Amino acid sequence: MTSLKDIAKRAKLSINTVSRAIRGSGYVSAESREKVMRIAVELGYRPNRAARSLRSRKNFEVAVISFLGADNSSGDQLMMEKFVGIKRRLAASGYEMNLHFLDINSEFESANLKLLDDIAGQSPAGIIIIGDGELCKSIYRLMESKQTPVVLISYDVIPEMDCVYIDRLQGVRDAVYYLAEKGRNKIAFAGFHGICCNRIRGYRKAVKELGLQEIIFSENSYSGGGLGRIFDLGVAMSGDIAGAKSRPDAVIAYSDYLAAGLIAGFREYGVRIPEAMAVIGFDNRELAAFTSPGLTTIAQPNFKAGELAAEMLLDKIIKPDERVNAVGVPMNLKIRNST
Amino acid sequence: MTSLKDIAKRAKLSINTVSRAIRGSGYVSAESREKVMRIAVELGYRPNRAARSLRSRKNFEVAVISFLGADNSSGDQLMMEKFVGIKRRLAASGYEMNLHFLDINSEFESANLKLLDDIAGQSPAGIIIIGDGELCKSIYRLMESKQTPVVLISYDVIPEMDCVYIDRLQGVRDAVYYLAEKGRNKIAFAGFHGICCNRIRGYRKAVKELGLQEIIFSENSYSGGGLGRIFDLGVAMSGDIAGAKSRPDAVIAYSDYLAAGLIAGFREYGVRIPEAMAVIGFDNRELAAFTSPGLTTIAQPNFKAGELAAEMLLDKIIKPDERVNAVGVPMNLKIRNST
DNA sequence: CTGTTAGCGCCTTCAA
DNA sequence: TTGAAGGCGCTAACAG
Repeated sequence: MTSLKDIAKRAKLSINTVSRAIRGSGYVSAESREKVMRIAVELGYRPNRAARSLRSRKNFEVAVISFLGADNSSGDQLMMEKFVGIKRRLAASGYEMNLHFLDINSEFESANLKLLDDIAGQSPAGIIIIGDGELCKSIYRLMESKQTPVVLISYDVIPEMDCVYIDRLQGVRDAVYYLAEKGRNKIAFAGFHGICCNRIRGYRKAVKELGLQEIIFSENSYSGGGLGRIFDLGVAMSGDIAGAKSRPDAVIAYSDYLAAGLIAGFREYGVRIPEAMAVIGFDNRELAAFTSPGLTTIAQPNFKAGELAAEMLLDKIIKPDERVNAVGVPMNLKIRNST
Repeated sequence: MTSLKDIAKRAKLSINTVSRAIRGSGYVSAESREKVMRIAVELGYRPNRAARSLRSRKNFEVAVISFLGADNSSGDQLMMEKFVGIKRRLAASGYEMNLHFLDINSEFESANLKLLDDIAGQSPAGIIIIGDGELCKSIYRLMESKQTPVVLISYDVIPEMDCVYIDRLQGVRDAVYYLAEKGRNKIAFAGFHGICCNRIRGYRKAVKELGLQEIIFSENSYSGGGLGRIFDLGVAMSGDIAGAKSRPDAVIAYSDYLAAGLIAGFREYGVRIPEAMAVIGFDNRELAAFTSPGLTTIAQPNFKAGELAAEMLLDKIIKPDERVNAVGVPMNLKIRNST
């Protein structure tokens, strides 16, 4: 490992001058700088992160906190893309990404609390939390109280917190407009009470603006049971929709899983897709490419969201006393054959 | 941040004694040790990783190298579980996990080479590479030549390299036995030439052992086109299988995507599943839960593989001149309704 | 068993 | 514009 010392020796300069040249801070003559840089490249110099952190009392690590769902449902593909976005942006600024997985099943008090303590103990330069929900918010407050910059990746504006939010409201609204332009005029929304509020708000907003009828199919609650269960509920729901007095000609489902169930169900009932019924899903999960017909869906801009969150965090790290803000990332319609 | 110094002051001991007590190395009287530990907890002491690394010239970071496929196909769910396994095991030993994503599309020479250089420049304590393939092997050799311990997570034994391999041969073999026990006696394998060798070997081995007929349906090549393409090939292949002179009563597909295509195709041809045809997929991807009927599949033990790889790497870090070895992780049949 | 001494590589302060 | 000195928190040698 070549160090500043090695470069200094070769350049016949003091370690200090070399250090300044490399960091580009303070006065260094153009001549010295050029010489230092050349030798640094020759020797393949790499600043020693440990030494730099130790001395500057700063850490160049960003902790990312994510959650492992019941059947690993919560994360996977969507999360991975966020990681990649975060990683790429951080790497560009010389920061490391340190991933942490909280187990949403274990009681917050024990294992997770210990993990959070460990994370704080590393005193990272900043923290990105993937998710909203009470747990995320309380972690946010906890970390903020320790003077650590935090950013949330959420699904809606979170008051008083810095976040990058994936704009579900806008996503669903756009989908309604898209269907309307395609000539559909009885556009329904299918979901569950309580767990898809911003999506329903987007739907309501759009149908109101367009002067369309509001048709919502909604189970009173969804109480776990895994992904397959949501699919089954979709199959069941398709019966209600197909048999409705005034049958819709399009449905937007709150998730791809539900949409996949709807498609399977409609097939049983002989409702042709997309002719008699357009179906739109939500999230653009892998299975959306495998329904038949392929599922048009409102896709999450995960990579982008990750990048922006990292960007926002880096800003906060540099200027810690900036005011609170929220940045929305638009969702995009991924069009397949179900519409 | 409380440091050893703070503890030393309180305990009226030298910094060094405190250090030894905390690390549990060297001689410390039981009394001193107990006192130190108590105060450390009281003060919420956390060793400063930067200082430790700097002084001991060791890095407590493990780099994990993974690959982003064409349409992000390669990774996602399966990769995520490996990450979690690796992370958990490393964290238990006080190591950090540092994720890196290589873009399989960009030319190895440019972006990836730079990234590899960066990784090596961090001088991590060790490296885990997720994947086999020539690129992985050359990275392995590159890193090994820099004296950095490396472990591969692969799908087969790799000669001369340390790896944890997910035992596809055994997985397929088990699946054949399972089908045979269920009374099937014309068990086919569906895949592509060249890209599923160890799976075919497992199939061949099993049918030979059981004295069954070998029936392989195989496209000559698969030349990209994304996941949907594999699904379509499955649909097409189902025609060949359904129309075969001596029609099989079971098929093992080389991937869940292909199996999903087969199921969709068989439905069109009126081949009832599982009565007339049992179908088994490979990997237990998310979509396996959403075919109808649900797909029985040979599941990857990703979490386990991740844990073992981390374990093996930690061993190598501690004793760098151990001999080469390979550890297999068995695959398990996830049984659903397609068999 | 314990304390002293001497850095690891870098950055900050201050003097030249 | 440059250099010398000091120290971040910790560990490794060695001396008590």
